[in-house]
Amino acid sequence: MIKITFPDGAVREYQEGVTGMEVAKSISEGLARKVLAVKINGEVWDATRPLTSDATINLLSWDDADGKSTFWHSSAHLLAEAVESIYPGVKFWVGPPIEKGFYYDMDLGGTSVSEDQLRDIEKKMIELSRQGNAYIRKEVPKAEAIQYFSEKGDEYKLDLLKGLNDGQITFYTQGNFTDLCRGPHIPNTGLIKAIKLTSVAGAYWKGDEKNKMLTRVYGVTFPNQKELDEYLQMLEEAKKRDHRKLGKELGIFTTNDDVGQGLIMWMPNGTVIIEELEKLAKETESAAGYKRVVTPHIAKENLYLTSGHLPYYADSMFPPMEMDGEKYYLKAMNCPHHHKIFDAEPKSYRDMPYRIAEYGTCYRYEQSGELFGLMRVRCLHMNDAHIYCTKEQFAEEFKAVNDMYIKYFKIFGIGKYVMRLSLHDPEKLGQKYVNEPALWLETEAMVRQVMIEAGVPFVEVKGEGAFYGPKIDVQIWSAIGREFTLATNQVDFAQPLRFNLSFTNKDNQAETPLIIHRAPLGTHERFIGFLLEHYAGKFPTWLAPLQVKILPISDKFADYGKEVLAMLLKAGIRAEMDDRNEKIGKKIRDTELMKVPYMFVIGEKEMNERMVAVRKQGAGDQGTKDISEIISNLKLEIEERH
RNA sequence: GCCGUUGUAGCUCAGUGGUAGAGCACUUCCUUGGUAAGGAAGAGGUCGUGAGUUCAAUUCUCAUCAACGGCUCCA
Repeated sequence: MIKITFPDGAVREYQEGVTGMEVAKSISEGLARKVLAVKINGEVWDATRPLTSDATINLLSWDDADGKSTFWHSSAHLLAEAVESIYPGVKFWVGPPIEKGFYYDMDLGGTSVSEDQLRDIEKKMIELSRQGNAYIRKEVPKAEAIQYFSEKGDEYKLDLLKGLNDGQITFYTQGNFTDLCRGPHIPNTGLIKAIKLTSVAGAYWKGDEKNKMLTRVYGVTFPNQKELDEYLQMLEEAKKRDHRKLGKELGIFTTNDDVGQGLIMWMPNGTVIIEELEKLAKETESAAGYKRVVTPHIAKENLYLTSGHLPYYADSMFPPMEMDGEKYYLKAMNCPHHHKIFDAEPKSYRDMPYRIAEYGTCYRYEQSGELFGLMRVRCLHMNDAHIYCTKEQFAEEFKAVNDMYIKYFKIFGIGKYVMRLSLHDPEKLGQKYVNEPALWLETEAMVRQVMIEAGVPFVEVKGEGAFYGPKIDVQIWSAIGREFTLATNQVDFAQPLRFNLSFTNKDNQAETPLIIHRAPLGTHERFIGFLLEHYAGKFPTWLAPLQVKILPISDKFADYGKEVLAMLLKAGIRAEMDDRNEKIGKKIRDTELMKVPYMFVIGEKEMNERMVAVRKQGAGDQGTKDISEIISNLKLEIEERH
């Protein structure tokens, strides 16, 4: 007999060789039906695998993350089985579960898969799932495994086997499909009731662009149709919130083939948002002791040789323009220009910290396939600033920058973010990172220390640093689950040396400053892309391109409407009047769709009483209000950036 | 950059080897209407671009550009 300990601490005795599934059945049949896998001593196992010694057990169902990923991993095998039956001779690489679903990479030997064929594969998967075949685990000696896949001519699985030791190799078989797999799997294919193959894409073998490209099929499965329907519904909702769709609908930005890929043109509505953001940034930075500067969009080659951009990042810059025998580059970053401003006048310790800020326009040659709406573009406007400080001032300055981030996040209601301490990779010194091993370790330790002292939670990631120093990247998630780096706060020990920057210290000695690069609001492009999804296009009043729309019931009230409009404009409120020959319901509908925060409906009653009937976007009729009263309320709301 | 998909009116989309259609938006007229679509008429497209096949191409083929989904990349 063996002792099985349950999560609540209860201990029961079972025959040796009992399976997790049998344990579940001993509690209740209903429970057993839900079991997808079990966690034995903290490790996920097949529910059908015999237990041979005392253990703790956790029964994993669809409600557990490990249950879901086991379910999706098994679904990947079902996909492979279906694909193999339709495309004999297909070779498989790996098929892991992912955050929402799974994929399987395969070599179809030159044939491609269309959307229609995905539907065929889906049908086959459903057919196979109805057979309810068990996933059978088998431990296989390495020699036998090699023989099996050699006979199949499957170089991919043979490659996988190379990395595995004898004694740890297992095969899983369901129906006619056998795969090299560590497992675990759900008990049988019949549990996979609802199947959706979401997309087909190319993926480099082992993620290396020098390798062959395999076909990757993505899918997601559920234990019942209802959850699949809900998932598809959610995808539809996400589509509506996509910043590219909203950006077009709300007249925020546009692009044009004749202008070029990744080059965003901000339309009047988008420009209002930009101006509001810059106003916020200027106020905030001014209060924090920053000065504003303006620098050109281009510079000569030598500047970027000095900065190190050309040796390290030439591929990401637009190629040079030749003029009078000189090469000029579009700037990919503002820092070199800022360094020249720092260096334009001699600095003493009394000038430190020296903080200069600019909404700088940068151009980066992102590869064509990387471009993505507003999130990855080739011309960007960065909320940039550089702080030149002494080593003693560093901690305080760095922390002040982090505080500024948090202040901004509060204003925008950004609750979910992760600070990531990005470090260098010692193996890539001199290639991706400036070759100053000691300085790297020193500054990394400084940043770590500041973060710990500030009590800000963070994760550390190797190989994500900037080429000139470690940094804090802030990852945020848009409302539709898109994750990206918004803000960045970087330490730079390399460029002060390269630019030979210095200040005179108290001992009348030249001393090299440290530089903090920071961009709490990232770029206009990325940030507004984020905000569009974050607010679903319903901007708070202070950011809304149009704040109030005046809706006269009929043209009889247009003159009064003009009076109200003039009052709003005079108060600095962005307002328009809809004097089209339409019914009020139609005007309201159109204004709601444009997500204008306030509507002032005016008719006979309002005109006679010098009032407006206030309607709030998404919230309906708010009743009639005195004009001066509503204007002062609005001004307050805008000023406080609610 | 690589793999795949897509490209028809401002938007969303239908359609065809014999030079195109709907709804919404737009313009005009009727209607003067009280909180999410009043009615009618009209205008609008060399079917992404270039070449090829064909008597004839928006439709078939190739190339190219762009968008989209991924991969790789992301100071």
